[in-house]
Amino acid sequence: MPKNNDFFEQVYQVVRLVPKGRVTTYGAIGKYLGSAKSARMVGWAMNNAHNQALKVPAHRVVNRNGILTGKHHFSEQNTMIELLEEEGIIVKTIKLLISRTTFGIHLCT
DNA sequence: ACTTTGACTATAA
DNA sequence: GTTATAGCCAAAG
Repeated sequence: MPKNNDFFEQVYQVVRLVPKGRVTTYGAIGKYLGSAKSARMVGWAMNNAHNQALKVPAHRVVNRNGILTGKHHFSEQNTMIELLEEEGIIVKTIKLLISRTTFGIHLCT
């Protein structure tokens, strides 16, 4: 019987909450979950996200600089950039979004 | 048990 | 503006 409150599950849940057209950062997620979490933990959890059956919009999760650090972890056919552009987001816009809100995910909810 | 590594971030030079 | 360093916490070797 697996636990419901796994750290991974929490991270995935938060990422799924991110609305279309909006992005968040690893640090924001970590802070949202609690002080015990750090940005590295979020990224580490995302590494397992690919194993999750539930769809996780990892392409909406970027680093603090607005760079898609996990693009190499995505399928070569659909890169994060393409997915984001498909939603009307450009990398520059991502930077603006992050600049405007210190913790994007907080303002999202 | 110790060392290395990682989809990060903040601060300093 | 970039590059360097430290802090972060957990998994894997």
